[in-house]
Amino acid sequence: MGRPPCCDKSGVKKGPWTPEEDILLVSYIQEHGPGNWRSVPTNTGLLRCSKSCRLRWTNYLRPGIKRGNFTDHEEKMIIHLQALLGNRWAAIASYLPQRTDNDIKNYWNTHLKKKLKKLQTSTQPQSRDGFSSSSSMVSEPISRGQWERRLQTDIHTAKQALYEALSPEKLNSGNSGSSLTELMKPPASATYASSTENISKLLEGWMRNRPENKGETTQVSPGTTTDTMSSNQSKSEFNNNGIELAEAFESVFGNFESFDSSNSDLSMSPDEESKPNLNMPQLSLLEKWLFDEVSMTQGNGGEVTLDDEQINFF
DNA sequence: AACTCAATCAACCGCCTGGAT
DNA sequence: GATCCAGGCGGTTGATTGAGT
Repeated sequence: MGRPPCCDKSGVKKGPWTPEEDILLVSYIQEHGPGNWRSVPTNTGLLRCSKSCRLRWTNYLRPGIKRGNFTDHEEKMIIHLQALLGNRWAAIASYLPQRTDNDIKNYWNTHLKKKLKKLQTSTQPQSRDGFSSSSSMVSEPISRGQWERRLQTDIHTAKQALYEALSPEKLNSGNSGSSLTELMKPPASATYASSTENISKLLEGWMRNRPENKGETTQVSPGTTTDTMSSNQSKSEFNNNGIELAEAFESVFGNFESFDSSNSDLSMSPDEESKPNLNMPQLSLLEKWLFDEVSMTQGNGGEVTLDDEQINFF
């Protein structure tokens, strides 16, 4: 037989977490570390499903989480990665360690999808199948085999370009030191959320009125800024390290248009967007973008860099 | 001030995968 | 090898908040 069930559904509390519950959870994780979620409800006395505990921790209580507005840089990375990986939010989130997959997913669904759609409608009329009318996919249908080979080639080229662009040698040369590698590192002091002091601060946070804190770039929980976490850096250090992009989001897509109008196809049908975008023009576009990124990286002192592990991902 | 509608985001649901038995 | 479950993930929902009228 397998393992016993994780939790029976009866008597399991749902809905928003209370400060008391958070404190119980944080205290427990502080002591035992995350993991073995199954035992968390029983050991803490929380009337929550183990899944709910894990989710609460990973999406909310985990130290080093940056909340609030996404920077242009983050936006750009998300768009990059979404084009490359599709809706694999956890994978995308691994490149933005300060952000949770849930946050990124929400941001994509509420902001970026709209932006892309807006941009797409403003730049190019769509054919009925959702592809650009200028796309070779429409004008010159190719066989699946051909298409897959071209896809492989494109992916390989893009990966190669990205690897070259982000290889440590290049990163070190002319890098001002505020590389994404550093940016991506969890805060050095990001041990588990809370000392007793931090827990009390956490509680204090909830006492404040939420609206006052709304809109601040760093917010850990309603009315609780990351100041309450052990990683004060998340507010100051990360924001400072995150190199402000010279170009705004729009200008990024301005680059798209400048590449080749036939490649500025950012269209996504509802079906397409849920999986990696395998439409050829999109990948060529990405490839060009990646190449473009190289020059940007070299030009502005390391805009997008990845560490070895991240590079190996490709 | 009251109401409506849209935007946001925390949390839930259900599926999938890999590991334990 | 088969079965079962925990953990992880992506999609979706619903409560809350803010903007507009």
